[in-house]
Parts: sequence; structure tokens; C-alpha cells
Amino acid sequence: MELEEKPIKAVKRDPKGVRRNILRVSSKEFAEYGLSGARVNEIAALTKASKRMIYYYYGDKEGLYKACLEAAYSHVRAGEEKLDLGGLEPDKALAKLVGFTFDHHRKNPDFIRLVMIENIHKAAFLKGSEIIRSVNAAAIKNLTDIIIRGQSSGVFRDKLDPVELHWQISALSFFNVSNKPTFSALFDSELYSDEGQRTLRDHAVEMILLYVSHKQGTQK
Amino acid sequence: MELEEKPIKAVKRDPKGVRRNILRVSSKEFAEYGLSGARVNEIAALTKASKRMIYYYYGDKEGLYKACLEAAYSHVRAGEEKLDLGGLEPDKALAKLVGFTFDHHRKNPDFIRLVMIENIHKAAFLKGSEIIRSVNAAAIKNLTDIIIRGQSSGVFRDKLDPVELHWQISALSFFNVSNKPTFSALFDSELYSDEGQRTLRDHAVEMILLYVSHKQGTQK
DNA sequence: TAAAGTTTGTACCGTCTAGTACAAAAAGTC
DNA sequence: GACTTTTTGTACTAGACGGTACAAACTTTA
Repeated sequence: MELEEKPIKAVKRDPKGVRRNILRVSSKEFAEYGLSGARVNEIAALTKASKRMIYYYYGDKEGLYKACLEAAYSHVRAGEEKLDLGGLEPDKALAKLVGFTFDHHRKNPDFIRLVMIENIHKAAFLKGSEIIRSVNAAAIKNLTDIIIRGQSSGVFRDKLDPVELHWQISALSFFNVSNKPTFSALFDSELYSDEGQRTLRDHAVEMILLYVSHKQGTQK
Repeated sequence: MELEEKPIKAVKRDPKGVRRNILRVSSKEFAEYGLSGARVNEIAALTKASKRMIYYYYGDKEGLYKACLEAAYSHVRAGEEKLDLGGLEPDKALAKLVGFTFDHHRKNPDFIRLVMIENIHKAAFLKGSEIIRSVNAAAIKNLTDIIIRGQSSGVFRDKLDPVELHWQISALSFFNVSNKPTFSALFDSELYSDEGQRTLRDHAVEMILLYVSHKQGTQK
């Protein structure tokens, strides 16, 4: 039975798929080992493509790293845009935003690690990326809107800076993930159990809301 | 004038000095470039000693890194022990502690960077160090004392966990330094000017105090 | 002062690693 | 179908890097 089946041709050329695959693999590697710690050979081995392809598409190791960084930020933006805060009362909207940020960072440790690594490198690669700046501008816009609404309805204090508020929300959400290893190693607490994380999250929301609601001079 | 001066013998053998010198140089290099990014050759070149000495004293690169980590934590402890909070009212004591932590982290970016790097490595080296655990136990003891005093005098809420409080204080103080590069690159804000840092610090203190003072059910 | 232990310097090595030369198959274009 | 462009694979290289062999100088000890 001469039935030499012709190998199913599949999609022979799939550059986008290959790029996506390379990016997915290398993001994991960079997040795991850092820029200098990650190995191009290892990335190539884990990829469906060959090392040659990595250099063909991304030029060099740093180009690949930069692509990973941009992809990660873009992914985050996509997530944030699904939030619809316009319909909520300002305090509810802020509570939802803080909770979302906390959960989101927790669910995306690789993104956090990439940002950590970028900070180790003094943000050298992020500085040269317009794409990334735009992602964060959107976050500030969300916050500005909430603040204005909260202030005009009288539930928020005056003199709130959206960038500072973003900083405060980020601090609580980011640190939770970034410093989990050392924190867990130093204190054997329950902070990183599911229950502990719920508490931490609730208290983060509470802290931010207390802060924005606090009218100077009313306490004490 | 046959006055061939015998080279001043100076202190010919100064092992402690050499070790200190190696540690100082390599701490800076590790903080700057990370564990895999730092170069032993470079460290040796910046040292008064030779590469041979580094291996003589510290065995290998990881041993050196570990020594740097321990030295950094010990240094921090020394700083914290100077604080005398026992004589202050609990809310004042807590305010002082938060402010101190914020300033301290800010003044010791190399320490923060070492901790960041250690987190990238999933705290692998910190896990094996008893020295370091003890440093942080002291911090928790301080907090526990403040909490108890604040609760018995009625100014603090119930159910405060010292480890969680430490986490919250650390989050605000640590993130400020660790994420300064990306944050500065993404938002051109004044948060990192001297004035901005004062504000951030004051607000961190305020957030923590509002949080511990907040009695459930009293607000709203 | 002789022997033993400690501290430093030089030159080198084996391995690993980012990156490339070279080649060629597949796809697109006219 | 001839020609151009895109996509992939293999084998290799130049250099960097962590670590060491070997030796020598100095200090201590007896």
C-alpha cells in the first residue's frame, strides 16, 4: 500500500507565531534570571525556533529584552482597560481600583519581576520606549477622574495628587509581590497564605480610602 | 647620597582591612550590577588586593555575595538600634519609626538594591543566613511594643498584627527607593525632588497613623 | 635561624556565551 | 518559472569569565 503520506504542511510560515513564541519563552527567562542571568542559548532551546531566528527578529539580547518589557506593559494596559469605573461612586471606584491593582500584580509576578529587573538597570531600556509611557498615562487619567469626582462631591480631601496616589497604590501592590521571597524568608507569618493575602488586600484598600477621605484638621 | 629609603613598611599585614575593603567594593558592584552582572575581575581591579585574595577569603563569587548581604543587614540593624522609642507616646513613637524607616531606606540605596537582587534570586542566599533573621526579629519586637502600648491607652485599634504593620511601613519606604528609576522615567513628576520626598514621607506617616487609629465602625 | 603557617601576585585554563558565517529551503512576485 | 525576499538550521568563533596552579614573600613560632 504505497501510501507515503505527505507530511501535513501545517502553516509553514508563521512569523507572528514564532515571534510570539520567542517572546513568551524569553519573557519567562528574563523574569526568572534577569538580563545578564538569562541565556540566549537556553531561550533558543525552549523556543520552537532556533537561535538564529532570535537574532533575525530581535537583533541582540538587549533588543529581545526590550521587546519583552514592552509586551509586558502592553499586556497590563489591556487588563486595566477592562475596568469600568465611571459608573461607580468615587470612593467605590477607588476601592475597586486599589483592589484590582493588588490582585493584578499578584496574578502577574513575571511582569513585576521584569519591572524589578528594569529598576536594577536604572530603567535604561524603559527610558527609550514611548509605548510604555503611554500605558501609564492612562492609569493617571483614571485616577484624576476619580479624584475630581470625589472632591466635588465632598468625600475626598483637597490637594490630592494623582501621581502620588498612583505611587501609594503601586507601593502596596508592588511590594507585596516583589519582596515576597525575602519577606517570607525572614518572618514565618501567614501574610502570604490566601487568607493573609485577602487581609492585606482589604487593608490596603482601607489605608488608601482613609487617606483620601481624611480632612486635615478634623481628626484629633 | 646613598639613601635608598627602605619602603615604609606601613602596616604590612592588614587582613581585616583587606576584607573590609573587598566587602565595600564588592557590595557596590553587586548593588550596581546584580549577582550575575557583577564581575569578579572588576571587583578585584577596584580593590587594593588582588583577585587571588578574594577567593582566599570568600571562596567563590557566591560566598562573596553572601558576605555582602550579611554585612548590609548588620549595618541596618546598627542604625535601627540607635532609635529610642520607649519614651514616646505610642502614636509619636510610631510616627517617628515610620519617618525613620522612610529616611533610612532613602539614604541606603545600595542596601535596597541588594535586597532587590536577593528577591530576584528568590531569597536563596538569605534563607541560609541566621544572622539576617535576627536583625529583623528586633524590628518586630519594637513594633509589638508600640502596638501594645497604643492599644492599652486606647489610641490604636484592635487586631493589629506587628508583622503586617512592618510590611506596610516597609512597602511605602522600600518601593520609594526600589522603583524610583522606573517611576521617574514614566512620570515626570516632582515626587523625587527634595520637596516631593518630604511630602511623600509625611503622607506615609499619615497613612500608617490613620490606619492604626481607625476604629472599625466609627467611620461613615 | 629554621620550620611552619599566612598572605599576596602572576599567569593561565577550561568553559560558557553572545553573536555570526554560511548555506539553503520556502514563499512571494512578475 | 525565474528571480527576489523571507525564513530557518548548523557549525563555529572570539572573547569574557570564574576559578586555579604555582610560586614567593612575609610573619610567627620554637
